[in-house]
Amino acid sequence: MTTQWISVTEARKTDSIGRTVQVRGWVRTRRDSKGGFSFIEVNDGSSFGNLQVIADGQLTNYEADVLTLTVGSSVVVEGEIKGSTGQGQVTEMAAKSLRVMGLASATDYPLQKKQHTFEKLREWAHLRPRTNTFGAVTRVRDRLSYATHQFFQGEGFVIVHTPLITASDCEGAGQMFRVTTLPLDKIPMVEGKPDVSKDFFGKSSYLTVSGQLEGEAYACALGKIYTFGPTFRAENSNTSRHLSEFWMIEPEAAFFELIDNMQLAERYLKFMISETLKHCAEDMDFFEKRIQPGLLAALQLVLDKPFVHMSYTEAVEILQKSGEKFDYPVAWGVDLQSEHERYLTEKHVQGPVILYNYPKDIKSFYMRLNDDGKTVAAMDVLVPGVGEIIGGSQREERLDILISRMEAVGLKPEDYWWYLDLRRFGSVPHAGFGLGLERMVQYTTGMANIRDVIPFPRTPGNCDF
RNA sequence: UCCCCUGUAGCUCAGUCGGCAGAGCAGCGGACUGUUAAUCCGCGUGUCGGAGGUUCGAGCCCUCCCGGGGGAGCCA
Repeated sequence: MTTQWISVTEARKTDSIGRTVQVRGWVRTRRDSKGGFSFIEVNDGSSFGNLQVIADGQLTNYEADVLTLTVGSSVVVEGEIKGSTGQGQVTEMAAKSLRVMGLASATDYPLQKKQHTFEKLREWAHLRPRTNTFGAVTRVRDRLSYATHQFFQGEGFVIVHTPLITASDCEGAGQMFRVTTLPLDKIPMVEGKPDVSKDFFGKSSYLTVSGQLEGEAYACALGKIYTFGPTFRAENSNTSRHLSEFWMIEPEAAFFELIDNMQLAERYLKFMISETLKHCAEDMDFFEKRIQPGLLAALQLVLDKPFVHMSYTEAVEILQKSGEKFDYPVAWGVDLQSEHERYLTEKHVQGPVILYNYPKDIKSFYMRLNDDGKTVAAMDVLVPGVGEIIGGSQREERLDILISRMEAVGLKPEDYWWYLDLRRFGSVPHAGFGLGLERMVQYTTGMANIRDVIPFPRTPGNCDF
């Protein structure tokens, strides 16, 4: 009879005491005891903590394998789970056998039994998931993703897979990556320009910067929908908050007005945080202790308090009366700078704040014009440390106003014929927003750089791995 | 794209006024009756990011290039 293979997580539970089981994973550290036996910490990624394996000197391969076992090596161990007499773990395994699957050369394996800088670990992006920090980040990211589906499914939203390739070159959210099969060394030309009619789709095509417009089409049929997928921005952004390829969640709901949108965003953020605190307690304790002290209390506060709602106009007044010295002056009609947003969320509110009703000239054409004729029904959710985590709006559902807004910003309505059709046939008020998953992971874990919350970050000049 | 900082051993860093390249950790060898980043003793480590220049002499000063980081803008 073969021994049952269980996870390290399970082996660490007191329920497992007395069971003889098998565990498979990677060696995090080995400590040789004076008594002629060794402690081996095995991690299999199922949890933050390791299983301490006691490898007795009586093992037939003790000298040959155990004493030469190196950090990073993969092992299969069998033995009985016992209560641990030492500090620091509840259970441990008394190994009856230990099999080495693959050694990691002690001199060549980059990861050492010490802290590495995150910058150095980015050079080893294929190995960094084996570290405490990246294991924890990955599990939290997983939980946030799962919680996203739980939340929207629970609220009756339907997932919609919007296209990643689009022919619309003006979705309005920045530079796009061109998608082409034209040969770069001999591009067919017509009248001095590339002949895009010879390209794969017979026209120019790009990677999407947002699934919103297509999402609106489905919301105006299914009612409540959400998308969850990768998004691409070819901006030359070099910051700790921007990626060229990132994951975005975009709910869109028919018959939702701005206030419904804001309440949805608040319920969603709170649900994700509470699920993560509940299911990733060990990982979150690590972030609290080693990455950002005070993190858990701050997140708990988010759950306990209703979000502060503040109109753009109110925000400008608060900033002007703050007495704070800003590098950029605050004036109504000008977009808020990072320093302004930081002041509002980190000092004035000390938690998430929803700003809404922005001047129409600094926002996108599709946002619904308010009755004052000066502002649009936009909303941004700002959080301490990260800044804008959600951007959304109620959409303009009135055909004539939408067309005049498009013309005002120089867009050709005929290019958006299908988007305008949604207003021609059975138009309804509707609203939605986009949440950057990586920014949510940053906010939840306290990780300072967005490149450290996605497995293989793509940024300008960096497409390794 | 702009501003600032930075690049020295496998890793983290020090290197004074321009004068023989040096610590900790990791690694390797040894010691040690249950360890928790184990501890103690011993040993070795180099294209000083690259190319020019100044100088009797450059890790250090100058120019250009490359990489990394932080901030700003754009936004999720």
